[in-house]
Amino acid sequence: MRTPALRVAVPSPLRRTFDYLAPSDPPAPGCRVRVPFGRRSVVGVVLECNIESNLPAKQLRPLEAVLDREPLLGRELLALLVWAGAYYQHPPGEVLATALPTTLRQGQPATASGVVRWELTPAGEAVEPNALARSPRQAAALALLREYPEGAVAETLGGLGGNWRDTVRRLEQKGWVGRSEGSALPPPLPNPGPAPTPSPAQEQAIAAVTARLGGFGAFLLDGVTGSGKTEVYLRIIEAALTRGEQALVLVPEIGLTPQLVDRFRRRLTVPVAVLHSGLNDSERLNAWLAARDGSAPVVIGTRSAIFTPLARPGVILVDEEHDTSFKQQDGFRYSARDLATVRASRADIPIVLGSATPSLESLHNARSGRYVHLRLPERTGTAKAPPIRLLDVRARSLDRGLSPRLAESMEHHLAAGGQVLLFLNRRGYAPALLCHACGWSGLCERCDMHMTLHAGQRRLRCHHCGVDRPAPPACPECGAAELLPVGHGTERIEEVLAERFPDVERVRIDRDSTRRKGALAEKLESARSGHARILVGTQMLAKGHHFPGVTLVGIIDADQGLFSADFRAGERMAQLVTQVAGRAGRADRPGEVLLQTHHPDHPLLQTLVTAGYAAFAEATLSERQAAGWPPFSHLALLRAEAATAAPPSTFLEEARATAQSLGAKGVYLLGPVPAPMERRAGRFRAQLLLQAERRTDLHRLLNQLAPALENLKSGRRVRWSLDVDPVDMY
DNA sequence: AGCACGCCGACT
DNA sequence: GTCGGCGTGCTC
Repeated sequence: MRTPALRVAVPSPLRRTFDYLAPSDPPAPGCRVRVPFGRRSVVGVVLECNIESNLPAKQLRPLEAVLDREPLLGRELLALLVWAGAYYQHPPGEVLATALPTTLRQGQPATASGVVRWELTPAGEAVEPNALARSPRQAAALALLREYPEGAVAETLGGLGGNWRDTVRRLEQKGWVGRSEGSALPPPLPNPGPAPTPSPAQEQAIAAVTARLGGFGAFLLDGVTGSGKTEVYLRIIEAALTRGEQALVLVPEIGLTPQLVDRFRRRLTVPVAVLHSGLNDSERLNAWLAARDGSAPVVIGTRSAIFTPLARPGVILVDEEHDTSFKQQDGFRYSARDLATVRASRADIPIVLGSATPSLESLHNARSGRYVHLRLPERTGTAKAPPIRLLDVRARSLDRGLSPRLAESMEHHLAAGGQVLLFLNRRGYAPALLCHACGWSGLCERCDMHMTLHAGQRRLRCHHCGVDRPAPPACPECGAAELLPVGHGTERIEEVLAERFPDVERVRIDRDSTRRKGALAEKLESARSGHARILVGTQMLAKGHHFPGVTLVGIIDADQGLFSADFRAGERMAQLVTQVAGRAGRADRPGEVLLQTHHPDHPLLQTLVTAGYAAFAEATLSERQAAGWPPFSHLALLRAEAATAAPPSTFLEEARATAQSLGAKGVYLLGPVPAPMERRAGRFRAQLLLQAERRTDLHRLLNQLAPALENLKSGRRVRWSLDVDPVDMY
């Protein structure tokens, strides 16, 4: 008779699980346990119980404590996490840790806490309105509480102003108000009225998905900006809610704005749990628990929300599915979008991937029949998407990046009362500072890159490592006084606008100008209200927000996307250009989009502007197929970095040899080569690319290679990581 | 990752 | 003479 054991995922970077002696009443999979680990005590999650360990019984140690009576994570979610750890070759303990809110990771009890609600007691409800005629503040508090039968939180009562806590305390002493502590979902907002009537295309999309509720189905909702994707989401969610099921909505980091959440709260009239990076530990725990126990019928969150437990999963929606923020770029490098389809399939529920500019991966899946392709071809109302016109700026005299044609066009639109949006995906004043006399060029001492000049604060900053120092008044090498800013950023564009349009109100929206808390909201409001007539910005401006008064969009420079080492650069450029272009025009005012370029004949650019994103995607997919890039092959990237150049390449050479000795059938090993930016933040980086036509070949190798790499002694001299399905190649 | 053990340089 | 540098090994 063997000793019964438990298999536990322990927080450690080791790619394996650990077995412990099972107590007589063993905890179920998904429960947390406190276990001895080496000389420490840690919180782990039970993956399996009633197993027979391969280890001799005397090597098994007993648990220190069982922390949950009921599993924190259900079987389905637990299985998904284990699967994800294996797929992305990441240690199971760390995978489980990313799925849990911090307090639970630390072993705290899984109970909502920290949020107090005040509500009327039956005695309080019975109070005559004029009983408090001589205490207006108490009367006001009582009246407010009457409007919140499910209890008001501090934030709500704060609207009373002053010493509202004293006022409420007096009411408590009279026995008219009681308090409770618990989950803190804000109540739904008042519904503003009837919902818009869906267009026939919207109707079709809604019907296609809702018909599949209760079973798996993958849908690509491909709809241009303004075609009403959100309305389709809302109707699908309503249908799931009617069935008593929950909806999980994933949005890109930048897309989770208060306006979006407001819109959901107003339309759905049920509590909406929101999960994003701005929450504190107890807020996050509360939202997580509300999703788990089903008291939040709708859960909306960024990347990591894909791991939220759901009591009654009904449908998953991924908005702006092409957005790269769904892929985690360090540690556990998972794709929330891809895991969403896996989760939906395992939970037997539909998934909807929505975008105006779908990723080539998703378009490929739609083409091959794995996804149902739903199209919303037109804008709602009568607004037509404006065409993009190329402005050939070769041999033109540009005034700090601005061509005379674009400036002229701006004048027209401003004179006609329109707003102008200028897009440039580069912040700062100039991406380099050059000494005309000796050639000094402000290289970052820790990266193989130029430092960006920020003229406003007179500083040089490296956008890759964050180094920040005063801009030298003269050349530090030769002392020449004349230093030349090279290239243009948003700051510089703003400068030329100040000269050319001195009387026109401007707003700049990029990471620098919105660092202060509340600054982004302020600037967006100024843009939306029409107070600012010229909007200058980076992709912050391109994503999500709509500015109805914009009639001209000027794209200052998108040429970098045409000639990059990264095979995905073209796709990114097209998505960004299309998204920005979508900001222009509305029903009563036709918009105009001008794109400055030095390569007006570039075939992909031509396809994009003459035939649109769909045609661009088709052409790019053909190129990918010819070159054997994803989605026609599958990649894994082994990265290594160290303080000197040699150890990474030594490690990767050994890794390559190890892979070859394992057979590597069907897998090409490309490299090792230095990373496109070899030195970053003072560290030398190199990489080995693994490419396979068939996923199974790639994973057969990875499953053997990853554990083997842990035993390579050269691996101790570097920091290495394995990125399955990488989206960024540098 | 932690944490401990172990064997060689500059210090109160 | 020790404090401490980080190489190496281990975690059920």
